[in-house]
Amino acid sequence: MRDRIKSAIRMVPRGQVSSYGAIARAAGLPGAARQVAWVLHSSLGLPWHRIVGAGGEIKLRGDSAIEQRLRLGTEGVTFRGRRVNMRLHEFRFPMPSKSRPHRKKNTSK
DNA sequence: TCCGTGACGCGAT
DNA sequence: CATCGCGCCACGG
Repeated sequence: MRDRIKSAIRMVPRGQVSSYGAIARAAGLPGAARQVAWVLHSSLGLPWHRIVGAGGEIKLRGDSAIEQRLRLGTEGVTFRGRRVNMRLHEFRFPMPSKSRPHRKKNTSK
């Protein structure tokens, strides 16, 4: 299970972020946001700074929070006050099955 | 085995 | 926007 969470985390590209809950869902474990945090805390070699709370809020405390903010800034992530500008940096995991015809499809032009 | 804890999330107040 | 409460889930004591 940790592997599923880890790989989901590893999918988040540089310059983009995702949330604990989104990672959990992408890993097929909806509702396991706390476990995502736990994995992040107990595993090394993961792009941990790219994972923030819902709404782009940094959930770390003290120096760790500063470091995350710094690392993200290094990757070009912008903030809106205390949180990440999700509008611009939230990573969208590819849909498991079909893509969603938003409103107009006609891919076969 | 029960209980408290926590890098969570979300609706209600 | 700040808080609170409750649901969630794996760990450690």
